[in-house]
Amino acid sequence: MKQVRRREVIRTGTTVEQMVRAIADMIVTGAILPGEKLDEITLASRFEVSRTPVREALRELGAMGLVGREPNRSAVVTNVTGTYLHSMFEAMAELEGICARLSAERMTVDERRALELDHRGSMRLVHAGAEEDYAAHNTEFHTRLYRGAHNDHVFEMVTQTRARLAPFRRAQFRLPGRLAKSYEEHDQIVTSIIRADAAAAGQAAYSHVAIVSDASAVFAAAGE
Amino acid sequence: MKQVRRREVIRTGTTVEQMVRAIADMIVTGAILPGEKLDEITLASRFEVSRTPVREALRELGAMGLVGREPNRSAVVTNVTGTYLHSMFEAMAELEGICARLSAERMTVDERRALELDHRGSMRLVHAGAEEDYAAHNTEFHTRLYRGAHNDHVFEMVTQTRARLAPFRRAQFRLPGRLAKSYEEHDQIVTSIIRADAAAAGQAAYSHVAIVSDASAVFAAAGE
DNA sequence: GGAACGGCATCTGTATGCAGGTTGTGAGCG
DNA sequence: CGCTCACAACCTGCATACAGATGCCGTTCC
Repeated sequence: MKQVRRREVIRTGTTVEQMVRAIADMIVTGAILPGEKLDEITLASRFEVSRTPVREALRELGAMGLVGREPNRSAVVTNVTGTYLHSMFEAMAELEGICARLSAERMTVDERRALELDHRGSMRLVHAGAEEDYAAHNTEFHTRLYRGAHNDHVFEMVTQTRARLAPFRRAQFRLPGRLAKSYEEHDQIVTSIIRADAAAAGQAAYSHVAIVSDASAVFAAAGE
Repeated sequence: MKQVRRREVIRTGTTVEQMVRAIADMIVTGAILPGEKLDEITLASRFEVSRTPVREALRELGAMGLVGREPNRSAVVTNVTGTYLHSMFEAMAELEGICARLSAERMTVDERRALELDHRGSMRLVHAGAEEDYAAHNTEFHTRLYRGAHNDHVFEMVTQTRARLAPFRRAQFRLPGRLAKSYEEHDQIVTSIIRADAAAAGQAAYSHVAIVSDASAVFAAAGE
C-alpha cells in the first residue's frame, strides 16, 4: 500500500528540483504574491510528497532569494523593499551592459547572425502589437546577449537577477508605445554588436534596461 | 534520555545555518579540498546532528555553488573548471569596477575619509612585509568598496563571488613584490574615489583585480 | 586468465513521529 | 469595553526508520 502510493508519487515525478522550479515559476509568474506564506504542509499535500523534500525545496528557494526564511516561521515570498528593488534594477542594467559589451567582442559569427535575424523578425510582432509574443522574443533576445558574453559566471548572475526581478516587470510591454521603443533600443544594441563596438553596445544595453526599470518601477508603484 | 541528548546537541548549538557557515569556512579556507566528497553520515556525526539538517545544509551550499550535487551521489566540493574559474575572475573584475565607480559617486564623506585613513595605514604593513595582516587589510579595503557602492544587490553578488573565489587566491600575497604593487593600485583607486572620478576609479579597480586574477591563476596552475 | 553477473554493503531520498516554538483566541480582570 | 494572560491549535525543526539506487567485490563461466 505504502509502495503503491510511492510509485504514484514517482509517476507524477515530483522531485525536489521540479518542486523548486514549480514554486519558482509560481512566484515569478505571480501565481503566488509577495508576502504570501508558503506553508510546508500545504505544499506537501499539493505536490503529494512529505514535508521533508518540501523543506529542502524551500531552503533552496531561500538561497535563491525568492523566499525569505526565519527560524520557526513559515517561508514567505520575498517582498522586496523599494531600495533593494532599485538596487536590483541598477545591478541588472550593469550586468546587461557587461553582457552586451562582451558580446560585441566575443560573439561568434553564427551568434551575431542569429541575434540579428531574430531581432529583425521581431519587427513583425511590433507592428502586430503582439505583446505576449514580443515579451517571449524579448526574453530570448536578452538571453542571447547573456550567452554571447561567453562568461558562465556572469551568465549565472544575470539569470538569477532576472529571475528575482521577474515578478516586478511583468506588465512592462503594456505601456503604450513601449513595444516600438523597445525594438528601437534593441536595434541600437544589435547594430553596435554587429559593428563590434563594445562601448556603444554596453551603453545601449545599459540604457535599455535602465529605462525599463524606471517604467516598471512606476508601474509597480501605481499598480499595487 | 532522548531529551538529554537533544539538550546536549542544542547546547553545542549546531543549527543548520551554523553548519552552512562551518562547512563553507572549511571549503573556503582549504580545510576541505575541491573534489572531496561530503558524506552526509560523516558530517552528521561530526556535528552531532541527524542527517536531515545536514542535507538541508548541503542543499544550501549547493545553491551557493560551493558544492556540486547529483542525484544519488554524495555532495562534492566543487572543483571549478579552468574556464569557469576564469569567468569568475573576470566577473569579479567587472564587479569591482562597478563598485569602485559607484563608490566614487556615492560614498559619504565619512566613508571616503575612513577608506583613505585605512589605506594610508596599510603602508606600514607593506614596509613590514606583514603578509597576513595585509591580507586582512585587503579584505577590509575591498569590502569598503563594496559597501560604498550603496547597492545591496551588487554587494550580494560581489560578496558571493568573492567567497567562491577565495579557495583559489589564498596565497596571492606570497608572490614577491605583490604587497607593494597592491598598495600602489589601491592608492590609484582611493585617489580616484576621493576625486570622485568614477571612470578612473572603475578602471583602476578593474585592472587591480584582473592583475590579481592572472597572478593567482598562474599560482593555482603551478601549485596544484 | 579475464570478463560478466549477482549479491552485499553503503549511501541517498523520503516518510513519519515527536519536541518545542509561535500565534490566535477566549476568558477573566481592571 | 478594553487589555492582558493563559491555553490550545498549529506549524516548524529535528530524529529516526525504511525504501531505492549505486558501487564494489567475489564468484563463476567462458
